[in-house]
Order: sequence, then structure tokens, then C-alpha cells
Amino acid sequence: MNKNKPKFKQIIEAAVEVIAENGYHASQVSKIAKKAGVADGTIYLYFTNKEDILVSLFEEKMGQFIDQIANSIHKKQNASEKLFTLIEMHFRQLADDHHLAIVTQLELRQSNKDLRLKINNVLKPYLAVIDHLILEGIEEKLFREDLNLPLVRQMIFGTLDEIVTNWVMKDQKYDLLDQASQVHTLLVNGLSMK
Amino acid sequence: MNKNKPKFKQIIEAAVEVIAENGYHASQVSKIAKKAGVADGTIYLYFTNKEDILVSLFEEKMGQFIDQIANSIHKKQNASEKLFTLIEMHFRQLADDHHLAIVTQLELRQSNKDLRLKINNVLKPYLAVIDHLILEGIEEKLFREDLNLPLVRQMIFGTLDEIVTNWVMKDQKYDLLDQASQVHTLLVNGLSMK
Amino acid sequence: MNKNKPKFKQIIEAAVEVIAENGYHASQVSKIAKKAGVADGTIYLYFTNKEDILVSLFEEKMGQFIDQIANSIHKKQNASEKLFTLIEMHFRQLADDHHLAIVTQLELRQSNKDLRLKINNVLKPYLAVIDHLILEGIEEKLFREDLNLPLVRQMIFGTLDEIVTNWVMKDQKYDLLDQASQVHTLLVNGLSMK
Amino acid sequence: MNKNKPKFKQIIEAAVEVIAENGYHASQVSKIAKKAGVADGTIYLYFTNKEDILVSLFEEKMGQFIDQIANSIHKKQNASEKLFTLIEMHFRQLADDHHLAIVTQLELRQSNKDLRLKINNVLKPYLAVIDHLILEGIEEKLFREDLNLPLVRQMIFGTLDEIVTNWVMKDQKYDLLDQASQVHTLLVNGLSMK
DNA sequence: AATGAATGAGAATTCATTCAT
DNA sequence: CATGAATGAATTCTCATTCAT
Repeated sequence: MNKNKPKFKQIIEAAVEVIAENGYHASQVSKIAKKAGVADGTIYLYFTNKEDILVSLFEEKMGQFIDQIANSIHKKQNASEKLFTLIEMHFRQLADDHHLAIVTQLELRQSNKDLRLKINNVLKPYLAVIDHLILEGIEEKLFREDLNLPLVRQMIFGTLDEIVTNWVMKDQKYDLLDQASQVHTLLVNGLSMK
Repeated sequence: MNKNKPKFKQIIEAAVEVIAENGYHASQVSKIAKKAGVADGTIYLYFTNKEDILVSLFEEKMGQFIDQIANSIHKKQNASEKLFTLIEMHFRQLADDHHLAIVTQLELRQSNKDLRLKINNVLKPYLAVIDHLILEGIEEKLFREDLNLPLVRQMIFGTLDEIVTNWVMKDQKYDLLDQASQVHTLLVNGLSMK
Repeated sequence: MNKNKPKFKQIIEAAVEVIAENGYHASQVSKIAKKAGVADGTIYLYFTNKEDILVSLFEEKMGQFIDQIANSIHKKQNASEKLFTLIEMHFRQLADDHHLAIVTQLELRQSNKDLRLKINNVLKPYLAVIDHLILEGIEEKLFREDLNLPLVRQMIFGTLDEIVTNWVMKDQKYDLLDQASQVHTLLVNGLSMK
Repeated sequence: MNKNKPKFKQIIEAAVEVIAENGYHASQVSKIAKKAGVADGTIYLYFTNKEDILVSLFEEKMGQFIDQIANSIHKKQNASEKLFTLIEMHFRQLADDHHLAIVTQLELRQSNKDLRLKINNVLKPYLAVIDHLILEGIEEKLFREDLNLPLVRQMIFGTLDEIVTNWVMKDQKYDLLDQASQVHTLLVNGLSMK
């Protein structure tokens, strides 16, 4: 299968770099091929078209991203700790890979509706992890039982995503991880006084 | 000034419709001109280029959007009510204008970095309204005093934006306004049991 | 008749300035109108189209140019002196009007074949003056009698034109008139030793 | 290197034909591509843009033109014979290629200042050949020693150019080469009686 | 006579994808 | 498997000219 051949990953890594450096619209297939050290035509032996490179990039990177988070969460005792770990891992992984952060937060969003639907599919396992975490919190009586699951998921994901995007747009100048604890508190306790 | 001439608004309305119906990338200037009932060249008497149509569209629509919210909030007594009103008005205005919702949540995000920076500028007054509301809540001792202002702002905006985007991507099938109350509770009280 | 109305000349003067300053292709009708202090539409009350402005400009300016030369020559005694005067006047008039020199030597040549044919027509009286001068020289036995009239005319005009064009392309940095005497000698005596 | 690939010359030949037949402004890239039997995009594998086609055309054709003249001159004994050969070769080459004559004398002059400066650069070696010839004539005591080199060069080139242009504008109806001898006499002996 | 808002035709260039070698 | 030369569809913007006022 193509996915395990070295050139597959080679092309994906090249795509991340090229997109991070040049932006989505200036990232021609020929530029990615050059950076990957292959001929233009070779790209099409591993990917059906340009969109497939981007979807595969997202699958590959998000797969690892989600696995890392799922693994780390697994070890934690309760929903609150799990949420903290999820936030921390979400931030840490993007803070550790600046190119990837630019690509996922800014560049890939310039894709058309079709591609964005496929990207959403890739995100589903992550959203499932969040859902699971919320349900666990409810069972543990840490979270309120009347929580609207999709809404809470959207709040959590929307908050994290917006925070990371702001950080990327500010050129990643401050330390994203410093914010994990406060974000955790905000999500768990909201804005209210105790 | 061009902005007050009828054709300026006429072209913007046409642009919203065309983009909502055809998608960002399939919205040629000639299509917008045709829908607006003017010649292609007339577009360029009112806008410097295609990007300027989109920025102006966003300025025009978001200006009204923000004014409406600011006005409604103004009448409310405390920060909690104001936040509720902000959520409700945010949802209501997009729910009332399906085309606009599609354009702002999906299509305009496909624009390049340059345009997105301009769009962010247009959003600043809205973010200022949110900031103001948070500070008021803190003064009223409704909200915790240790709140990190940018972070809270990002949570609120990120949450609302993600919820609206999900609703648009689900083809606006359910009633967005029904969620306002629950979102308000979530933001104010977080996930915790009382 | 339009030609004697003040706006006719006003527009032509504006055209010379605009073309000299902006170049042929960047000289839109609207720019000429603005410089002339009239509305775009007004141009079309005095000229049938843009080409007509340029032809009229050339007619107007070349008419004066040729009249000046013809008058000056008339006073001279023999063909050699007349040729010298023609050269001197040709150079002087262009050296005295830098804008006109740029327009006639560089910018107007970028026009299409049609316009150039019309411009050639305007030049015919000048070429007739040259022809006349040559014939006079032959009659006076100053010039050889076996001269091929069109060829000599082309040599004289081609030489003067090339010299002026080189001077304009070198940004009119040196004194064109200084060359008149040498050019006269060259044309009369050729390259040979006496 | 692209310049030696067959398609490079193929496209240039097509450009000469298309421009000669349709005129400079009606010579779209797609027309040239069609005549050359390649796709529009292929043009841009060999030329950076449309202007580059024209500059390359001129370089290619003038390069040969000048080489031919330089070679022919080289064999001649004295400056007078060399000048005659230069005139004859100048005329012959343009008379032998009607399309090229139209393109160089009429169409390419409609280009903008930028392109014309580049074209002038291509002409420099030709002007150097002329300069060399004049200096040789002076050394041989055939030509006067007080000749102003740039001025003489401009007279020679201006004369030849004007004669060829007149011939092209008269639709190349008469035999250009017939004039070589008379032009030579004119340049060498001027207008004077012996 | 004068205005100037409106018109709409027209063309260079890019780049994802193919396929003969 | 790999190559890379060739393809060709697709779109913004300019500006000479008109005509209702």
C-alpha cells in the first residue's frame, strides 16, 4: 500500500513545509514535488490529485495528534484531569510544530467547502474523544448531568481552536502552554464567582 | 462618497447572494455584476478590485451586526443579561439571514491571509464589545476577578463561532436560537456541578 | 469651426503634456480631459475619437513646425544655406519644446499602422520643402544633377530624425543645435576627403 | 538551454508570421501558439512573457542579420567597399524576408519604451560595426579625419532605416537593392558636385 | 455646450494533470 | 516506478465611447 512507502511521507512533509512557507495558494504541486525531491508526475503515483495531498496530510498529522492525546488521556484518573491533559496536549503538539500549526490553523482553512468537509471527517475521532470525556465527567458527577453534548463539544473545540489561531496569527510570540491551566479553569468553572 | 450611493449596496447584496449560492471560488466578478444588474466595469467604479468587494461586504454587514448587538446590550442591566443578549443577537442575526451566515462562516474564510487580516480588523469592534462586557461583569462581582481578558474573549467568540459554523455546515436544519440559553449557562457556569 | 475654439487647443496642449509625462500607453482620454480641465465627454465634441486627438496634435504642431522652417528658408540665398537653416530650425524647434520632442520622436511612434499613415500625410509638406530645396540645389549647380530625389530626401530626413531621436533617448542631455553645422557638412560633402 | 530547442525557434518563426500578417496589436499569444502548433501554455515554457517573445525574436533575427553583415564586410579590402557591402547586405536581408521587414520596420516600433530600450541594446553590435568601419575609413584616408563618429553613425543608420521603412510602407513594390549603389555614393560623396 | 456615470469587449497567464519515454 | 514536457481552460480589470441630464 502506498501509504507506507517512504515517498508518501516524504511528499507530505514537503507539503507541510511548502504550505507553511508559501501559503496555501502559492503552494503549487510542482513546488511540493521539488521540495520532496521527486518529479511532478510522481506525486500522482501516490495521490489521486492535489486535494488528496492535503486530505492525506491532515489525516496523517491529525491521526498522530489524536493518538497522542487519546493515549495521554487514557492514563488520567478523572474527567477534569483528562480535560486538562487534552488541552495541554492540544496546545503542546501545535506549539512543538510551528509549520503544522500554520498549516492547520490558517492555510488549510482556505480550502473549498468540499475539502473542508473531508477535513471535518478527519476531526471526528477527536470530537469523539471530547464527547467521551464529557460523558465520563457526567458519570463521575464532576460535570452537570444536563449538559448538551454537541454544544459542550463545540464550546471546548471552538475555544481551543480560537486560542490556537490567535496565537498563530500573533506569530506564535507567546507561550501557548502557559494558557492551558487557565483555559481548563474557564471551561470547568465558567465565568462565575465560586 | 461612493458608500452611500445605491449601487454600492446593490453590488454588495448581489455579492452576498452570488457567494452564498455558488461558493467563494465560483463567484466571478461578472456573475456579481449580472446579479446586481450592472455592467462589469461599473463594479470598478465602486470598488477598487474584487477583494475590495469582499472586504466592503464584511464591513457593511458586520458594522450593522455589531451595532445591533451593541445597541441591544446597552439596554440590559448586568453583565450576565448582556452576555445572554449578545449570544442571542449573534445567533439571531445569522439565523435571520441564511445567505449571510453561509458567506461569513464558510465562504469568506477561504480568502487569503491578506483578506483575512482585513476581516479581522473589521471584527475588532465586536471583540471590544465582548471585552467591555467581561470587565463590567468583573466590576459587578458577577464574574471572577482573576479572568484573563483575551482568553475569555477567545473562549466566548470561539464558542459562538464554532456553534454557528456547525449549524451552517448542518445546513441550518435546527433552530440556532434554541441554543442561546444553554450556551449562556455554559459560558457563565462552565461544566461543573454547582 | 472647432479648430479655432479655445478648447480645441486647450485639449491638444493637455495631450502633449500628458503623453510626454506618462507615455503613450498610459495616456487615457480621461487623463487628458482632466489636465485640460474639461469633462471626458467634452473631448468628443471637438475630436471624433482618441486617434483624432493625436492626429490633430501632430497636424497642429507640425503645421507650425513646417511653417517656421519654410519661412526661414525662404529668406536664404542658396540651397546650401537653405539646407543649413532647415537643419538648424528642425533641431531648434524640438530643442525648444522638450515635451513635443518626446511626443513626436518616441511616444507617437507607438501608434498603430493606421495612425502612422496619417502622421506621414502630415509630414508630406515637410518632405516637399526638402524636395524643393534639393531641386533648387541642382539648378544652382551646387548639388549633383544625377541625384535621386526620393533617396536624397530620405537620407536627409532619416539622418535628422535619427539624430533627434538619439538626443531624446539620451534624455536631451547635450546641445542638439551644436550639431547642425557638422550635419550640414556631412550631408553636403559626405564622408570623403575633398 | 531553451534557446537551442526546436520549439524556441518554432515559436519565434510563428511570431514573425503572425505579427507581419496581423499587426503588432492584433497578435495575441494564443494566435502565435496556434500558428506554432503548440498550446498556449507551452509558450511560457520558453519565454517568460509576451514581451520576451518579441525581444527574443529581435535578438535571434538581428543576431543573424548582424553576423551576416559582419562576415561579408570582413572580406572586403577598404572602408568604401565595406560600406557598400553593409548597405547591400542590410537591404538584401530585409528584401529577402518580407515578413521580417514588416516586423522590424513597422510593427516592433509600436512597442513601449521598455521594449524599445531592449531592442536598442540588441542593435548595439550593429552600430559598433558601423563605427569600426568609419574609423577604418579615416585610417585609410578615404574618409575625412574630422568626422564626428556618433553623428556619422546616426547619418548612416538613419538613412538606411528611413529608406527601408519607406520601401516597406510602399508595400515593398520596388527593388530595394537597386538603390544600394546610389545610397553608397550619397553617403560617401554627399550632395555636392565633384 | 457640457457633463460624467455607465458601459462591455477583450487578452495574458497560471498550474493541476497527463502520458510517452 | 519515475520522469517532466506539454497541455488548455478559465478570469480579472481597463478604458474608449455614449447619452441622459
